[in-house]
Amino acid sequence: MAAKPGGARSKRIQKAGLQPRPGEERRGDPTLSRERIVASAVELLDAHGVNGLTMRGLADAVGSGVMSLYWHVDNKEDVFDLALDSVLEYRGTSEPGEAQDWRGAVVQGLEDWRANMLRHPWSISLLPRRALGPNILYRLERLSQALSSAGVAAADLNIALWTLWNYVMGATITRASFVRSGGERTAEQPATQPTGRYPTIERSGLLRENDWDGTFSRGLDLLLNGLVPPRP
Amino acid sequence: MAAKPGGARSKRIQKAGLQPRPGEERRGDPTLSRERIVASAVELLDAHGVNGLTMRGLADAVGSGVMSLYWHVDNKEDVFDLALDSVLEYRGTSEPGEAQDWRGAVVQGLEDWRANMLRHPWSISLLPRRALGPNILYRLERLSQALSSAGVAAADLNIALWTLWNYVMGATITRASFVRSGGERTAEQPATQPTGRYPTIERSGLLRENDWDGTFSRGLDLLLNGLVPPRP
DNA sequence: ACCTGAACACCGTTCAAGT
DNA sequence: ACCTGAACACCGTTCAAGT
Repeated sequence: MAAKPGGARSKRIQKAGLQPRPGEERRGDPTLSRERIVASAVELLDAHGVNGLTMRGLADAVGSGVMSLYWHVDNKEDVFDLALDSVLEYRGTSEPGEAQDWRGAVVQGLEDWRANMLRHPWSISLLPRRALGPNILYRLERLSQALSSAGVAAADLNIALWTLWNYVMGATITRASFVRSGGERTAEQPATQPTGRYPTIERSGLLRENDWDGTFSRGLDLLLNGLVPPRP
Repeated sequence: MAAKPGGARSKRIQKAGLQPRPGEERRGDPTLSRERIVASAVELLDAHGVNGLTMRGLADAVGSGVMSLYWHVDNKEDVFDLALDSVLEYRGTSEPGEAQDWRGAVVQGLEDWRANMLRHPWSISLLPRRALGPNILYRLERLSQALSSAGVAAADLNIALWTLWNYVMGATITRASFVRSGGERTAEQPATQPTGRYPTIERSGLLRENDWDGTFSRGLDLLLNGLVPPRP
């Protein structure tokens, strides 16, 4: 809302010449900028999780006073939004739109998306509370083009898109929750050992799942079969 | 870990006789208990969201000192865990396991699950960070039995289960994010009006979606077709 | 067994002021 | 245009103590 730089890139970034005194600033560009704040926020989130990010800690990491941050950023929520979207940037090379092998394109796009989030587990717990940023929208756009080229009718496109999207979201969240509750100080995963209260899922070993990547891609296969019935 | 009541029900709950002085305690049972704390936490979360729950506010709501809470719960994380699981309790009547109409059983179970979460939107943003509680496991157990009765082979059961589960998780999260970012003070949903940067999804009206219930059940239909191919 | 107030070590953000 | 320190109104939790 206020008159702040926002998308406008700072013009006076210069990489060399100013040696930051050690312990004062970490490294890199000494000029405070939105980009630098976001990059530091991602580092802190990677290292300490959602609850480990504080404005004071962030200020320390970029080597400024706390309140300097507020010139570049609206508030802490804003930092979360920016960090989330920055992590979801699509870094692939191929152009979307080529018609051959739509299925490969869809699978590749969704697996990259999932891998990106798993690399930054905090992003998963942030996503449900934040709006869709530009990088997410771009990924949806690519997915949409691949499905179109697969012959999905315009009337069915949104259903197919949301269904795939939902699947990836859910799979990523589930995966991350399991990893987390195993590793960190969270409450133990209950009923990993038999208790008799959930006979069917105990028999099937649902909670002893360990091939998450395989489960993801096999489920995705079945899902795609439902969306675009194979005609052999 | 410490020697605290936990699952043990307090024996001296009595409903009548003690009129709480108005403004001192809200209403209901004046004895502090784990159940009462959780119930108040759910009310506060419903009213003020995840960030609106504080231990001091919770103590006020149950009419006790802050530190009294810590006899019954370990810490704030514990309160979150308990509130989440309490909201996901399955309150349906029918027994699982009857063989006829597995598809109806699956759909009904998943829609109830989704509706429960949407009734308490904070539960969705909590879920990715918490372990699976007993009520979630019970829902998985029911789903698992329905799929077995549908003829899903034991070897494919986990894939089918996780796929459906992921779909519901993702659909619920997506739905809640959209509702949220429309209503509250969150950043506006970007690109709801055409910008030209995402031509395909703008043409399809992906972000102008408003029939979420319909999208959910139609997508679920397609998904079930993929999991259990119809044999007419 | 259950509850308490005081105190500690933090938070995010407003404000008035500096350059 | 950009940065700052001091101050405000909060947090969750430890501790030693009460009944």
